[in-house]
Amino acid sequence: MSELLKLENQLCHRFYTLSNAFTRAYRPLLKALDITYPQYVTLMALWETDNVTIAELLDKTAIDGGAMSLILKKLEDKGFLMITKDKTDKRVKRVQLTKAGEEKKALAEDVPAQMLCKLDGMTTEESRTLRDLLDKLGGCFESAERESL
Amino acid sequence: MSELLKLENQLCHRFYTLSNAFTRAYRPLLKALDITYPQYVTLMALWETDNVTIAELLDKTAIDGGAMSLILKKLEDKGFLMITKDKTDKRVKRVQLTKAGEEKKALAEDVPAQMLCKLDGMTTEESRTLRDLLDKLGGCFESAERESL
DNA sequence: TTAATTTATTTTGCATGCAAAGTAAATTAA
DNA sequence: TTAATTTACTTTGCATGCAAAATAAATTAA
Repeated sequence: MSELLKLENQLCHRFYTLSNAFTRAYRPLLKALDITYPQYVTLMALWETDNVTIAELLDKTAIDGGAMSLILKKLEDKGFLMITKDKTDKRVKRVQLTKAGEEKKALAEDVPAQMLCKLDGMTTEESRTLRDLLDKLGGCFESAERESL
Repeated sequence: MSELLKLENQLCHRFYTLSNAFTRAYRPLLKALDITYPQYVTLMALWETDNVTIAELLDKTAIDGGAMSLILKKLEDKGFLMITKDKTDKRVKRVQLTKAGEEKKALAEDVPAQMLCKLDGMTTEESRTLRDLLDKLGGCFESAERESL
């Protein structure tokens, strides 16, 4: 049996599993806010910097463009944000939080802490090391994706 | 601005981003084999241990049950495996690779290496540390999920 | 043994992720 | 200035991920 094809040796499978685990773990917390995980990511981006271009939002969140269209539509329907056309460049659309969208932030404040407590057992040191390695790995992908153009 | 809600501080978002990056990176390699990433995971599991129960496959791959039904159907349509009912317990179904499914393994042999070379820049030591931390994190989720029952 | 419950798997409905095609508007080239 | 091209987004088609409902068969309880 070639070691390289064993499932337990795949880094990718760990990411697949853990990413899904995160989404599942967030689900009940976010359901209370009436949002999904990608919608939460979108709102986090807006809570940091409001009134941005869709392109800027795509950049910051790394969400798929096609998916973002629907996500924004849903968040708009729920009354959390407004989408307006830029006046100088009519191709561009701008996204702004509504009052309700801004207030949602207060309700989301304790989500991160609730998540962290689920990850008890990881020391601060380990989390930091993990974060650094993840960022390094992300860097590898960025260069790899650039090269394959 | 509460630091905890900043996108760049979210471990979850790194996993979201990296998991998607892995899937995207595998896509062109797997397209040549006419399979998707979850289908690849399923086949890897079968290449290790053939003739298993669907429940066992779910356990090993961590793929969603509902999704697995479709995945197996597609792999069966492509002629890579066969699904048969267990004779003693009629609820159970067993999955077995066909000749074509077994031969597919030879074609997949160099996929892992091609992926690894995209991740150049990560030292062996770093990969190992990362793997260990990922496994520890996975352990946290397992206990957290157990507790919320 | 018949009813209640548990188990193994599929189906359903909704929300993405992704590549590729389609649109409309702005920019560049000829 | 008109045509070709590039941009910023949306739409489409396909493949999951997930919770919840539905099935069918096995097991346990009464």
